[in-house]
Amino acid sequence: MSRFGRSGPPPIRDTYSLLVLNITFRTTADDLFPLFDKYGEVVDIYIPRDRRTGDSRGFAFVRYKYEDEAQKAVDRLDGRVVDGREIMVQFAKYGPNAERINKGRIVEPVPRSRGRSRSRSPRRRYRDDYRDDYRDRDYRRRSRSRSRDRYSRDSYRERDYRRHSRSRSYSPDGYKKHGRDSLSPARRSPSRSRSQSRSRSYSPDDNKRRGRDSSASPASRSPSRSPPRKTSPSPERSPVRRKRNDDRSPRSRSPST
DNA sequence: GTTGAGCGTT
Repeated sequence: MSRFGRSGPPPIRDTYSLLVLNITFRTTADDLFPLFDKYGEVVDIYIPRDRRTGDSRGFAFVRYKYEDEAQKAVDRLDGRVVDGREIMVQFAKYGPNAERINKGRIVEPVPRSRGRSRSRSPRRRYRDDYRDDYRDRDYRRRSRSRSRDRYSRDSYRERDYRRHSRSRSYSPDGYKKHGRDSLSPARRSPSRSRSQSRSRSYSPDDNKRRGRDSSASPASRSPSRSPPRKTSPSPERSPVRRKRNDDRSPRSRSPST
């Protein structure tokens, strides 16, 4: 959404987009508007936000009406301390539709034949990512924060184990049959996998171990072919049922009712 | 609850 609250983004064909990086996650377009507006005519300001929490991603786009003003803003506001952090202002390289931009102005349409120019960005656009199945996978774009493990790692350990599970599921020798099952990793009781994972370790030997066991005792290890339901040590511990039961009627557990 | 290289629409 634009800071001006229009129906949509204003035409950028006559505007010059500036990329503002290193801004605080609390900085909003309203905070940047007076700063950039002082150096030129700001057409629009847009700050990408997280689709989950809606928090700022740490950067913003400022559109100027004229290049000279945009350039001046870059020279003036680049390195400026905003909200306690030094922001970085520079001309946008890509447009909202992945257009190639020069000095904030579109110079070429979407490059389809050659993506080498954009190869400088190993990351893929999260837009194309979440619309596929961003729900199944965790938000990688925020997962980059490696400094987050300093305050709590156990809480996010589950995400790690999921990654391992996925990695294992995607193993070329992991599933020789149709990969359709891979689409439903939840049916194999992720909770159970976690219990095992916690009991043992995240050692990469897991896949090798499975392969070895599979050769030794395919019947006792086949998770899909022969689910050890009968051999289940505690069938009543089913986390799904228990969880659902607890979720549906947490109060029903009360003896008196 | 947090975080910090980069590129965009709720």
